Amino acid sequence: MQVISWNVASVRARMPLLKNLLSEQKPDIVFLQEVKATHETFPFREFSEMGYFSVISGQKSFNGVAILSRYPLQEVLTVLPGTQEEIPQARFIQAKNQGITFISVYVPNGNPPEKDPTDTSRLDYKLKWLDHLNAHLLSLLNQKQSLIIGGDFNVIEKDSDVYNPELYRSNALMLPTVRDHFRTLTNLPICSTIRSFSQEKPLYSFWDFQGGAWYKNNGMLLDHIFISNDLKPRLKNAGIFKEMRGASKPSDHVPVWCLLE
DNA sequence: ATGGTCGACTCTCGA
Repeated sequence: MQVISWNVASVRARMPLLKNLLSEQKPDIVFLQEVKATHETFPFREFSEMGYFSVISGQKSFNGVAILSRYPLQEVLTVLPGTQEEIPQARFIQAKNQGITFISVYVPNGNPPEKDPTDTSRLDYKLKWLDHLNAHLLSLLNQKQSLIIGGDFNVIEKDSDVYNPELYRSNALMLPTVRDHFRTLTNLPICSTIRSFSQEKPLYSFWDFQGGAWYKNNGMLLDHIFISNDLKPRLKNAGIFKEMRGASKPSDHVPVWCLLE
């Protein structure tokens, strides 16, 4: 079973590359983030014609996550438990197939708006959102659920995950409080698939559209696929499709993938 | 060409 996770930065803009990816890799499960589409505008039919069921948590213009699957999905959950009362931001979707719970997440970025660098409301929301995610994952794991979660976690976990850590010390991708929240997640009984297998050095999954970041290799590792420890014996390989950052009309993120037998 | 993003959507915002 191959699982891919990709922040596509608009599913409609990325359809040519997505179609290539699906036909070349034939993944079983695909987690998408930043689809920037609603049920009205999401390309359900194109994916269906390629053999995929789609479930989405959609939002106009921003955010939006989805799961594509070769097999029917059950027990779909489109809101992260605990965040129902927030201004709705489509950042979480969960569904089950064959005894495995699949989750696609787009963690809030957390940086303040350019207009008001003192505004911490987005950072507060990010920390609260991560608290809810950690609680939800802990609950699933306590119930002995097999789990595969992928997405854009918007956290630079280690200094070696960014081309120049000193530039990002006060950035919401790297603040100590944010790293603490992410450490709570990585300390769960789960395993990082790409860290276990990828030979890339440095291992990045994101290069900004701005400032020639790709050309200069000014990258970051923001995207991950984690599996619950009970699935570790089945994990055979994992990596990133780095070359897709150099394709025409790329996303600023590349797909990350793992292979389970 | 001496700079340099992109996408969605109303034009400015978010990343």
